[in-house]
Amino acid sequence: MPVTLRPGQALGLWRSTLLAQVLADAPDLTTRQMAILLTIYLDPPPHTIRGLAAKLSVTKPVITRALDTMGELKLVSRHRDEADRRNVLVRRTVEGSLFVEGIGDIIIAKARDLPT
Amino acid sequence: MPVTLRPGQALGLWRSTLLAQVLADAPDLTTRQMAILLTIYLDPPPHTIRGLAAKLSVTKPVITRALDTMGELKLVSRHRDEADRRNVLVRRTVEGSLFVEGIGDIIIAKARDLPT
DNA sequence: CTAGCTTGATACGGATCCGAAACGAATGCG
DNA sequence: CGCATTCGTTTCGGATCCGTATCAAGCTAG
Repeated sequence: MPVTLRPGQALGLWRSTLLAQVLADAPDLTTRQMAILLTIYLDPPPHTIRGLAAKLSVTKPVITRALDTMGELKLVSRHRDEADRRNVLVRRTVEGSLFVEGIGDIIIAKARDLPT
Repeated sequence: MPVTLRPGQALGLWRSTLLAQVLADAPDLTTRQMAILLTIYLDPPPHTIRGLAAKLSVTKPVITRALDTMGELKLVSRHRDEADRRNVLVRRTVEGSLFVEGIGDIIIAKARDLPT
């Protein structure tokens, strides 16, 4: 069952959710950082720096720096791949899960309140 | 008719739309800039710097600079209020309308393709 | 063992953004 | 007519982000 949206609804939903992020005291993530975070939490593991960079068509330093930032916020964690110690595996955290769930709740709430 | 989304659908939709923005050659607007732009295009005019700042709970320089950036991109335009020449009125442009419509189209398309 | 490749991290220069504060221009009240 | 107030802009110092280029560590084939 596809979800059908009309233009006004779609944009209103988008703005409401953006607005909730701007108003929140929560850390203000970049568009790219948010895309990276959601990829980590929605796509099946494992996640490597190179894989994420390819998936988002950005350079590796972008991923490294985004993980630095989000790691300090405890939204993700890094671990060496013991099988191939060149790789770094990105893992989810409890805090990150709650953060992502919170975003989902916002979208759902805004969608429910959409004007016809 | 409320739009009902389940958590996975909501986050998937959000990520797909973010991803489309990251991948697009289109100008990469900040979260705040995007919120400002959508407010201008979704809320009824007139829009003043002070009004936008209050609506988004940010400082006035943030609005001024965002309008500088988006003005260069021709997404919005500024005009003196002849009634009270202290005010600056922000107006929509043809290019901005097309840009915003494009975002709406992306959201609608992604919503239609949502997995069940 | 070594030469070559892969992976993620770092250095660098440039650009952008932020909030606080100070600023001119315009208004309106006494 | 002054003078305080309002409005948008600019300035300032500090922080962050970007892409390119470079780096060290680890793997692998010969």
